Amino acid sequence: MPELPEVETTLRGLKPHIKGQKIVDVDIRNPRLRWRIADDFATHLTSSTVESLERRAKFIIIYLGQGYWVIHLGMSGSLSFHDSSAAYLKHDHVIIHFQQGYQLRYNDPRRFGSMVFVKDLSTLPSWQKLGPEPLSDEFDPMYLIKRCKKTSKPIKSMIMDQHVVVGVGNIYATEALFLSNIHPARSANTITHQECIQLVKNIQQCLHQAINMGGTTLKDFVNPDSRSGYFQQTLQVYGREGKSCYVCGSMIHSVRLNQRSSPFCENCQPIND
DNA sequence: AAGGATTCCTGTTGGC
DNA sequence: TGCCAACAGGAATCCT
Repeated sequence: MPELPEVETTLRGLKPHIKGQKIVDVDIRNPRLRWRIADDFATHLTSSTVESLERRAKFIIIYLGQGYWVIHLGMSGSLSFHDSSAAYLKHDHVIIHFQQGYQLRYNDPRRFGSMVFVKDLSTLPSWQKLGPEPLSDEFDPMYLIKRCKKTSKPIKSMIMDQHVVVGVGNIYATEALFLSNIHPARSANTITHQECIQLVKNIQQCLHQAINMGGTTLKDFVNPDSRSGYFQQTLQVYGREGKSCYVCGSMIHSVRLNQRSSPFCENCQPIND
């Protein structure tokens, strides 16, 4: 499921192919994504040229001169290039035709993703409230501990909260907490300064490493050139409930926090400390 | 105000 | 073997 590294990987795969390219047509085969694609979406994109691309949080932002094409991959969204003669796959919902003849297709089985055109990014809901980028200098131990002191919410909920820090989803939150020897359910206000230093370092390390490995492919994540990621090979605890810890051999358990599975090693990540 | 539950969706998996 | 329930999860929105 796309988190920051998968979105970054998608962006990097997209950029060399579509930067400077002109969109000549847009087919919306199914507008019912997380939010219904607006009726004038295709009109705004058609005849536009891609001027630049960037990532903010888990959004891909494509600047078209007169506004922004914003894509969120949700849980199962992916973008890929195809020849116009290639048969459509199930769940190919949006087709962008470029002047040079190829198509960019948005495929999303669960339809948790979204796609909008906005003239001004600040009109996106919650855009203004997004927390700092995890790989920026703004996200440092002092910042995190300040946010943690104010709440007894589980630390895992904190680092997955986009208002606290963006881009960290279930996989990377789980892995970073394991590497930091912090139980996912620990109250944020019990996290020490030393632990915060470790946690920030490990979040950044996980994200950097995953980007370098092309993301995590659990089921079907592929970059726009159809290449899988391989960070899943380095996962320490995510998806390993009932198996033994690579570090100490103890059983990996799991708790549910905010309706998501939160695996941890009871020996490496004790709740009381 | 803060925080927990609900909601959207389909493919996969486990139990009987 | 087939059927159905449970599960996976990002994040807005609706409660309390």
